[in-house]
Amino acid sequence: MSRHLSEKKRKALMEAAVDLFSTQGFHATPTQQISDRAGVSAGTLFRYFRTKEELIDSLHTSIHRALADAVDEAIRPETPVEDQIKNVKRQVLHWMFENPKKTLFFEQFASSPNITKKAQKEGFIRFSALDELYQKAVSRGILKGINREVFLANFWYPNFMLIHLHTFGKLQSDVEETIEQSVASMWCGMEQRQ
Amino acid sequence: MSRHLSEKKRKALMEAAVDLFSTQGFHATPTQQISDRAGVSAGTLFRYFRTKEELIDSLHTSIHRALADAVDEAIRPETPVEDQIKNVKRQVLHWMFENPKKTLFFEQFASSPNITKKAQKEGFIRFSALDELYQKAVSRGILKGINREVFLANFWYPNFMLIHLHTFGKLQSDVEETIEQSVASMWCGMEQRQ
DNA sequence: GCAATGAGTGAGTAGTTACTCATTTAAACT
DNA sequence: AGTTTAAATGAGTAACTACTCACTCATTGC
Repeated sequence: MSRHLSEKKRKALMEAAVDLFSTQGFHATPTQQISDRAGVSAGTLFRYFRTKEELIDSLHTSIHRALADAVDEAIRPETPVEDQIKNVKRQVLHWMFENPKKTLFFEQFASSPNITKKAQKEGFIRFSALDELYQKAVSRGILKGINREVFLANFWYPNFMLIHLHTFGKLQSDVEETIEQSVASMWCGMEQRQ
Repeated sequence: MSRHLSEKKRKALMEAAVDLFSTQGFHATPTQQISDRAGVSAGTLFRYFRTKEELIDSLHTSIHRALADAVDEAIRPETPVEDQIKNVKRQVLHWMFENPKKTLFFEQFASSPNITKKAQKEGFIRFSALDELYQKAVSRGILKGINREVFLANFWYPNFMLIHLHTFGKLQSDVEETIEQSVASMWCGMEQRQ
C-alpha cells in the first residue's frame, strides 16, 4: 500500500506541468520549475512520477481521455450522422476553448516527434467513436469523396490554430461565433456539394 | 570581407539541421550532431551561425520565404478569386509534399512557444498575398460568413496533419488525390453553400 | 618560396539538467 | 507518549549542452 501519496499533490504537479509545458515547451521546462510551481520540493516530483517522461505520458493520456469523453458525450445515435459529426466537432471545440493549455500541450505533443514511445503509440488523434461515425457517414453516401485522412485533418487541425490565436488574443469574433463558423465550414467542406 | 565562408557548408549545415530537427525536435538535437552530419567540426557551426537560435531563425526565414514564393507564384490576377485561392492551396500542398521535412520543422515551430523572438515576430503564418486574396474574396461576397482566422485555420493547418501522415506512410490515397481532396473540401467549406 | 590571411578544428569550460539518497518531518497506530 | 511507517526534503551527482579559443592548415598574393 504505497498509496499514501496524495492525489491532491499529483493533480497540482500535473497542472503545473501543463501550464509550463504549454507556454515553454517540454524541453525548455525543468522539473525544478514544475515542482516549484506545484509547491513541493524537487525530489517530491519523482515520488509521483518515476521520470519526467512518465509525467508527460500521464498528462497526455489524461488529456486524451478527456477529449475522448467529450467526443463520446456528443454522440447521439438517434440523430442523423451529419448532425452527429457537426455536434462532435462543436463539443470538441468547446472543450478546447475551455482548456486551451491542455490543448496547446496536446498539439505540441502531436507535432513534436519522438517524445515518448508509449504515448506515440496511443495514436495522437485516434478516437474510435469518431472513426465509427466516419464509417457510418461513408456507408450512407455522405463524405464519399473524402478519405479518412483528409477528414481527420479537417476535423482536428484547424482547431489548434484557433486555440493558438485565442490564447494570444488574436481572435476577432467571440468564441461562440468562431466555433459555429468552424463547424459549419468543416461540414460543408466535407459534404462535397451533394 | 569576412564572407569567405563557403555557401556550400552553410547549406550543408542548414540541411542537416532541418533533417534532425524535423525528426527529433529542436531541443533534443545537440549542435554537435548537426555539425557531425554536415561533415564539419563542432566549432565550425558557430562560425556560420552565432548561436543555435540564430541557426533556427535562419532556417525559419528561409522556409517562410520559400512558402511565400510558392504562394506568390500561384496567384494569377486575371482568374476568378476562388480559383486563385484553390490554386494557392494546391501549390502550397505541392510544396509541402515535396519538402516534408521543412514542413514538419515549420509546424513544430508554429506550435512550440517561445523559441525565438525574431521569428515569432515574423508571424508564423502571415503571407500578405494570401491576405489580399482573402480580402478580395470577402469584398466580392464570397467567404462572407467566414472571418480571417477560421479561413486561415482551414487553409493552413490540415496540411500539417497530411504531411505528418504522409511522412509516416499512413496515407491511403496517393499524394495527388489527397491534394485534390484537400483543396476541394477546403474551398467548398469556405464557400458556405451559396 | 614566403608571408599573411582567415577558415577549420576539437579539447576544454561554464552552466544546466534529470534524478538520487541520506536525512527530516509528520502522521498513524498501540 | 513512544514507536513505526512512509512521505517530503533539498543538497549533491553524473551526464550533457551550447559555446569558446588557442591552435593548425589551406589558400592567396607577391
